[in-house]
Amino acid sequence: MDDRADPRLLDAERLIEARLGYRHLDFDSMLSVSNIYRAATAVRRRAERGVLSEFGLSWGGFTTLWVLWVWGDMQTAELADECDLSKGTLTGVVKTLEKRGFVERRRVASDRRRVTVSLTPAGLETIERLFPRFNLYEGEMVGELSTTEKHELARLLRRVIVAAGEQ
Amino acid sequence: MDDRADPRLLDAERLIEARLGYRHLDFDSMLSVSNIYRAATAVRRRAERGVLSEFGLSWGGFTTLWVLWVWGDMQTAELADECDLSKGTLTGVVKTLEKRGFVERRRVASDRRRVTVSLTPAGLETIERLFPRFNLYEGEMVGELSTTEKHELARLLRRVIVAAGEQ
DNA sequence: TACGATCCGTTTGGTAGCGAACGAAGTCGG
DNA sequence: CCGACTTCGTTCGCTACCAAACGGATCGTA
Repeated sequence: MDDRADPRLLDAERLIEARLGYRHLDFDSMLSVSNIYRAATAVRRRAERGVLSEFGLSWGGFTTLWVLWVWGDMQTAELADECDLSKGTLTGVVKTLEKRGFVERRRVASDRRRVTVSLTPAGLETIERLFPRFNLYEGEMVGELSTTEKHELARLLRRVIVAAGEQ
Repeated sequence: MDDRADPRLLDAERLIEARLGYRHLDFDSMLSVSNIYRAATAVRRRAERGVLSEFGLSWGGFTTLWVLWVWGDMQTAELADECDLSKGTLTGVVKTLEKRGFVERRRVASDRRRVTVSLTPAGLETIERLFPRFNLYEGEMVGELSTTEKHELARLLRRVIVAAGEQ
């Protein structure tokens, strides 16, 4: 395994193996999972401290804006699903976005239980300006990888998502 | 690219590309990053709803217990670093663990600003019993992947962690 | 057309997470 | 010693996040 890029990370992992090695554990799976989580945290933190803070947005708020931008107006349940949030959490995130003037909610006339969320002009302008910059960050964070490796990474992760998703 | 396992995921990604494709965006990086985040959420959620809830532990609480188990007693700052949490957050997590009787904190005599956190017997017993089961979950979640693929996944993620970590 | 079951989004109560401000404890130059 | 600076962990204010409970709206069925 070639790992010139990050000797310290690997060293720590080797030490853990040495400490637990007498047990019957699945170290390969352990290291895959823990690195998924660490990578996600690093990526999120970097984005929030960088671009997102300039726009006064959390990761969740950004995701919501982004989904509305790509897919258009949406009802709460579908939006929560697409943003990968519980509907309770989404209520809060949308509330914050509303306060910032980025989205608005409207009761659906034909079914008054439902609520449609949509971007305001300010929200649209924001995500149009923000996303290209966010995308640059993304590029930096996986910039070490070749195109093939990016595809491979995404492919492997998709399989994890599916496997972890089914109970 | 071979993706029989998850046609729906890929379809959504293709649709996004179709909608934003006229822009100059780095889709490969975008899909890598968003899949990292989705995978981490899926993994965490699954673990919390499964094993961890049985033991009354959050992901952060589990991580803290695990680090103390592997590395032994630790002072707060180092523990926060190892758990990848801010020191403020760690104070809260440790407080919860203390309430559950899993850890205890002790002021350091030689430097009374510092605090050492250590596992109680109950905490030790818990993590010894919990971790093998947690590890089974990890195995299931990446069980679709071959050993080589797990190594490849971990390797690619390590490079992302490093790249995202440097500001 | 009435009523039980179901389906919505919101609220509630809890933990987690961050950055910044804080106070106590230690350090160091003079 | 002693004051200024630094280094700890904690606290504070805020957002995020979840599951479960809730209450209004709708639907199915007779």
